[in-house]
Amino acid sequence: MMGKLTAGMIAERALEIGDAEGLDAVTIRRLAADLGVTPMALYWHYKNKEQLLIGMADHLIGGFAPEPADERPWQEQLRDLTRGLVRTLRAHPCAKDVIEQIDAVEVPNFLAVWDLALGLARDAGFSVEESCLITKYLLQSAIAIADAPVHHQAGRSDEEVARIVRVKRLGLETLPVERYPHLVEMAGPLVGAMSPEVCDTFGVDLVLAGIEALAAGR
Amino acid sequence: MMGKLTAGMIAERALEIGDAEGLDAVTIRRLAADLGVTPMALYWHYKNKEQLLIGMADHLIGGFAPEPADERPWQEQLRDLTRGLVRTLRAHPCAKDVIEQIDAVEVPNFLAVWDLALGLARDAGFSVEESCLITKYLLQSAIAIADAPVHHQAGRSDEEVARIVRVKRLGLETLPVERYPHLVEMAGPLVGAMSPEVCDTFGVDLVLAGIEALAAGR
DNA sequence: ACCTGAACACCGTTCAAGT
DNA sequence: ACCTGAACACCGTTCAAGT
Repeated sequence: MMGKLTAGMIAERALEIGDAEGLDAVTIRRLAADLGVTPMALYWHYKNKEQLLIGMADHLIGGFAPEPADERPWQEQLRDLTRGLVRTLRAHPCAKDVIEQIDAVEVPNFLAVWDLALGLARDAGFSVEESCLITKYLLQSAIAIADAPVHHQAGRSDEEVARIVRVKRLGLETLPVERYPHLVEMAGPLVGAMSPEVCDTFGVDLVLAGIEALAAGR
Repeated sequence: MMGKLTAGMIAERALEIGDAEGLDAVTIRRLAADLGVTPMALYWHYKNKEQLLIGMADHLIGGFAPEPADERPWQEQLRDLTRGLVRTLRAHPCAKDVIEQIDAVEVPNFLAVWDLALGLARDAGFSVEESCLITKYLLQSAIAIADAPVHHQAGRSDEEVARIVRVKRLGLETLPVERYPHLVEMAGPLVGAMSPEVCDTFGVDLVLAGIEALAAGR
């Protein structure tokens, strides 16, 4: 009805649904209904659902276009890259789930980030194999840092989310305190939202500090 | 036919299928058929599929029973814990996928590991919020380090796996070398298996070094 | 307590056909 | 080139019923 359907439109709408209601809600049929089209129409633009998920990831990472490598020290560049990744992931509640379901190699926009990170790791003096491990570690760590503790898996209202968090906290608080002293004590912070400052500074520092420490030993 | 069905047996068989053929192959119906039982029989032992996945994770982590906190320095204890996690995860090809699909809070055996890690982080001098982030980071990092580059998602023979790896490597090698110089150069190591020594030493060092460096600043 | 049988509402996907 | 319609093989799950 309103202009032609494009792969980009589909990926965008899929991300909206995923962010708002959880990735499980992103169904070929549901997505097609939202777009006012037949489920089969999507198969013209994406070969199958896996390709759609790759399209979503590509669109997601596309919003984070890191600067190409320059002459600054690698530490600084790697820090910018990590910070950018964390920020991008945190902007999309379903980012974690999307990335987990696909192979990064298939995501064009991710390849640029990956290549940049690999180059910086090499600059730091790490071997080829070590650099491979570091870049995987970097992505996983960014996910750990960006991941909100509340699963948005079922697009609930704020009240529903608050209820789920309360139930979870209670579940931890009522654990046997002699066996799980720390879980009981930290139940609140564990299930609650992480403060953005801690994420962006402490979290990024944590990742970078490890890499820098090992680089110093090379 | 051969003794009663138990929740443990079900989780065990599910893990076997998951490790051999990928988690997608773990289906209520398929699992029931393997156990010589009706699909509905499983619903007596697990309320739904989510609970079954939690059971799988619990059984998986159960194989890794870390020593309770003792008087050794926290660095040493945290290192042992990380190494144990990595080893356990690497022993089960589907571990990553199982853990990603569930909430760690629901997995009893994981709570013990988590509590231990939280206590060690507190010992290191980190704040409550920082300790929460560190423990999440620890799990994600262990996953990154343990994760085999070859997805076992479709229980293929070794020859099939080798073919997939070759195709993937070729995909990277044929990328425009001026845009992705490092991906093209490191295509082999990127898609190939990581050597166990690098995983167990360099990988664990990487995670620990970051934590230790930040602890020194506390 | 433990399991079966039939049925329901949903998937992703193929294939032929329309324009 | 782009989309529809009908059909297929598969899910997880409920519910009543059996022993």
